[in-house]
Amino acid sequence: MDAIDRKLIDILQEDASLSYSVLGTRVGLSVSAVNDRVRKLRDQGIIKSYQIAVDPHAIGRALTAMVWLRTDPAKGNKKLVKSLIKADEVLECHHMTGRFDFLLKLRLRDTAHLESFITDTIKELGGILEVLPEIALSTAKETAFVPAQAGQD
Amino acid sequence: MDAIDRKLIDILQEDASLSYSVLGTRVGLSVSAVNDRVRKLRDQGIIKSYQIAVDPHAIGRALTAMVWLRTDPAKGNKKLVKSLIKADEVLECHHMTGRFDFLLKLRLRDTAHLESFITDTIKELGGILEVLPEIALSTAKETAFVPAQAGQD
DNA sequence: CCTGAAATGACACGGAT
DNA sequence: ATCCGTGTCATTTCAGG
Repeated sequence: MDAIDRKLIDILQEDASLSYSVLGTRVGLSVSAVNDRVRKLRDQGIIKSYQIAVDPHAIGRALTAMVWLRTDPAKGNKKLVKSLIKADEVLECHHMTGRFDFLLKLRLRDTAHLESFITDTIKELGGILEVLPEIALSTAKETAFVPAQAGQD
Repeated sequence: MDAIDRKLIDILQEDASLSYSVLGTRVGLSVSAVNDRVRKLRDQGIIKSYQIAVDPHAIGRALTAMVWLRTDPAKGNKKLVKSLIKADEVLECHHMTGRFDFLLKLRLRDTAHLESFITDTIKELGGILEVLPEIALSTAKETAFVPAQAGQD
């Protein structure tokens, strides 16, 4: 991975619909060279997938919530996590440091959906000692973009 | 937006590199019809952009951290937020309910990077009364996929 | 929404630096 | 080893119906 690869990654993170000819002019390479590099980045797993970014509001998931979980230290968490990440409401599930054990990022229709998810799904799992949900009033930034070039400063 | 649009959205969220002919066979439409629908979804802003998903580890940002901020209620938050979201370390910035005011999701090189970001960037902003950083030990799920079809149940 | 044609892009190969 | 040009095929895109 050299500077050109990193530049390609950054460009594609912003707009993956650009053609190889456009990418080529931006990084100063031919279409074939860009093709070679992008294919290698895919093969190496550095580029994991191609996706679209969807407006959550348009598909009826306007509510973002974070839910903290504290689990029973006497029990293992593997089954719990396995069940949690099956739910499409759960976008992220992180095992965290701090007073709680897990942080869930949820995308939901509304507060009623949040309530039912907590009572019907989370609390049904067992082994959970504490649930602390918090709602996003607004989101100033939400991206997955991580500059590949900034790793070099 | 009908059921076919929702199906297209879900397919493209998983793999946006599929051709219109493949999409067509999956939803039972011709290439042109798929083209028409996808273009409309783009024009309407429902499909916001095309992106690649990058392995954070490969570009030197292996550490995920969540940072809670409590701000001075006497001051406005607009400038603070505006400065925060400029930083490429900040993937997300949510205005939250609960004891804290903001939740930041950060992607960093290592704990040294986290420390410098807190001391040199966050605390320099002013108007911040409390900073509580927490680190992700592991991440069991991290996606942006929100099923468009599930909005219908 | 479909068919069909034209333009564009992707991709593999061979050769050169 | 990477890059470039060419050729071929797939894909996109836009008519017209």
